[in-house]
Amino acid sequence: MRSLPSIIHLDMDAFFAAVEQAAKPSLRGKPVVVGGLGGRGVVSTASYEARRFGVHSAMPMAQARRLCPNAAFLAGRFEAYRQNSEIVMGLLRQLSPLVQPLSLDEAFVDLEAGPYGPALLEADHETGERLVLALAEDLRADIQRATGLTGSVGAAGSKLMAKIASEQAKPDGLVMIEPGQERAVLGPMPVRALPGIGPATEQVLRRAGLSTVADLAEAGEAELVQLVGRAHGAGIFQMSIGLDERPVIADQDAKSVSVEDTYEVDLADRERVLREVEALAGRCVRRLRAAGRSGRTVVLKVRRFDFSTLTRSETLGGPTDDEAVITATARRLAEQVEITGGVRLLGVGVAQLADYTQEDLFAQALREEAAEHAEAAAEAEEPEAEPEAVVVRRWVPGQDVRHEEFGPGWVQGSGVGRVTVRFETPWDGPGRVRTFAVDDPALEPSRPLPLRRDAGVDEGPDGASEGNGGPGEGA
DNA sequence: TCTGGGGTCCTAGGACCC
DNA sequence: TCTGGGGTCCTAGGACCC
Repeated sequence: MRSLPSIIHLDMDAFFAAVEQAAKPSLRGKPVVVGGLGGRGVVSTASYEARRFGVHSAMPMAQARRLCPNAAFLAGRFEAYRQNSEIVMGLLRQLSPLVQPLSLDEAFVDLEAGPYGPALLEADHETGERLVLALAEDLRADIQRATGLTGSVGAAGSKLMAKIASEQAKPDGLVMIEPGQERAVLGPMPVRALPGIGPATEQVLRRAGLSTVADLAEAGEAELVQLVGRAHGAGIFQMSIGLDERPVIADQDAKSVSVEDTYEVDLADRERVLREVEALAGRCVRRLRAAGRSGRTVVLKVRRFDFSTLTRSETLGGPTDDEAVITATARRLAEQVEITGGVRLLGVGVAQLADYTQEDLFAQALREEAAEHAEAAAEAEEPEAEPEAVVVRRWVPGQDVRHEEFGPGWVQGSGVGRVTVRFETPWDGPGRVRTFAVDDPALEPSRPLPLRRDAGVDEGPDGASEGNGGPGEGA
């Protein structure tokens, strides 16, 4: 524990929905819901306007539509979220090299390890705390300037308390919890306020008569271990008395990579299941290789019609990133699972990751063989498309598009052969709506625009860099 | 129109080894 | 020989987080 509140936790406010509102001026001040738009989708993030109607994360989309029918329902645009996340994380790294991202929109920073560390360590109590508050406010202002988005910051002497503080600061605020005040702040809170206590643990604790954090502290470690197990019980007890010595850790390598899909309609047929598993394995391998990693354990995940979920795994002799090996393993696992009644979700993952190392000759040979197989399989699976076959493009609400004549815009909706587009950019006022045929050749998918006109997002060749404030670009 | 997708960590039993 | 004990790996499942 530190006597100085030099650990900060940043949590962006309703991040995905806020990016959408920043990118789409017509949605500012309105309820926006981002998530899966299919029949089995759930809410990823709801804007504060939508939350007033009771919409929240993880809620089935169908329920959100009933609660707030007038909201804008948008599919996620992860490229845009990633771009803005990188801008924010970059600002955090100016404060310290010790930045621990927890997700695209959340991170811990250890200020003592950064350029202000020496000043903080030398300062007296009050000066130190004033410096932390000033740094945090500057950070929030910098984030606003760079992205137009707001974030909330908690500052405290530990990760636990910094996270509790940022929660209290939401939205668009800053809260510092002074070292020494931990137990006073935590005591009256419901046990659910502690990270790591979810619905199941809450129930167990409630049945034992423990509902506040102070109750946990009073119960003592032995009773908590009895109730919820060794590691969890010990951890919960430490937190309940405000103790948390976990360091901020930067640059953690991923420990697994996985890909999964929930199907609109349950899969009933084995051959179809096997084909989907192979496709998922292919996507998983692509991600694995893009990350420059290889793995030893292949995991298959199956969620059945009744939501019961099972995993089957196989550990190989050594790490691999070979598509044929991973696909064959996933397939073998899938052949052994009972699918009677139907399957709603399939997933393929790779764990026990290692950094990619030089292949040995055996793997090399296998890979060459695999390449042949993959080629053959591709030919067998996808017979020549009909020469005149029309590829019907799918337009998804929220999607970035560009029209030859009207410029950049986004898909508001589509149906019965039409697609409705609103033409606006992050830098102007609300734009106009126009409707096109879904196969209008003048309309094409495009990439996210930066939220700030002058903030160049140095991405690929097209789309994103349009209007990036080159010389001579007027207001 | 009930329940996403990508992760992390922990537990528990059996195999296997010393 | 009616039965050890600890460590590690593998597998499966579950809780939790964003």
